[in-house]
Amino acid sequence: MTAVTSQCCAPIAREPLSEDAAAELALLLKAVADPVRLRLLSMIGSHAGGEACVCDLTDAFDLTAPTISHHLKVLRTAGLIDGERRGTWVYYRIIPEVVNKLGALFTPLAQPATAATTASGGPVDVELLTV
Amino acid sequence: MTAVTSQCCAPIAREPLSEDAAAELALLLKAVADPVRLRLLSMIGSHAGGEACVCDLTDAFDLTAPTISHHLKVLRTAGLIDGERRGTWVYYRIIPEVVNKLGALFTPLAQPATAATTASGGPVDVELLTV
DNA sequence: CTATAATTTCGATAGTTTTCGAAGTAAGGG
DNA sequence: CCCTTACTTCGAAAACTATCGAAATTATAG
Repeated sequence: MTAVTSQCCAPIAREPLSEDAAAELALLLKAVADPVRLRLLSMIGSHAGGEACVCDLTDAFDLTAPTISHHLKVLRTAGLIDGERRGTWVYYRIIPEVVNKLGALFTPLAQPATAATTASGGPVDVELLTV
Repeated sequence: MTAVTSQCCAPIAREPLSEDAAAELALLLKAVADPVRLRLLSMIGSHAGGEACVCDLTDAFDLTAPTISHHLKVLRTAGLIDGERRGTWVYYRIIPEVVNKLGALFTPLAQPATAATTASGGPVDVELLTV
């Protein structure tokens, strides 16, 4: 095979994803594939200080507190956010490494140098994307 | 406020996503948030020539042809892939612009120069991510 | 034109997800 | 110590999704 290690493709389009890797990534993607959770993630990430109180989040939606709490739990279980109680309020913050992992999947590799390194590593693997 | 336009954040963590933008992006993410569709997308993208015949895809799964066809339709409806019939077979190819759009959402902005440009553009909008 | 092969559509069923209201837990104030 | 506020867990109803088998559609070959 000719070593045409072009930089055209996102990781997902470089090698067929293994069944296990696909299952693991699908869990992460399912967590963000919801309008409410996307907005929650965005509101938390863009909030001053990098963290937001649940009370702020709940007010921004026409949904009940239990529903917001459920969505936050989904994001938390997926490893995308982390919550901490300080006194009366619970504050959530984004875990950027995991968010980056998502982006890396679909973003074209920019440097052929990096491409050459990863090209020798075999099939696209989830650990490869772990920061 | 000091103009600390740092390059720390992915677009999703820069400004709260609007309700409309979140709904539109969730549709796209829902399409890829499935192990079978992730693998289909990956197989199509990494196939020689940039396109794959449905017959190749069907053989790689323990699923029936109608089920594969259903998943391909979901990806097609989301705008992630495009299919073309040539003779007996239908060939699918990735639409890279839309895949990039997904990646851009979660990938940290690298250049502060670009960050300064987008920072003046107002709230994070879907068109901003359209290539 | 008929036969064959590939793909899509249709209808049904099982499983999952979203959402709510009610009840439970935790922290702080009178 | 009880009461209020903030958040989470529980249990259930409604809506959606994945999957299958059977039937319909489309293109090529003879």
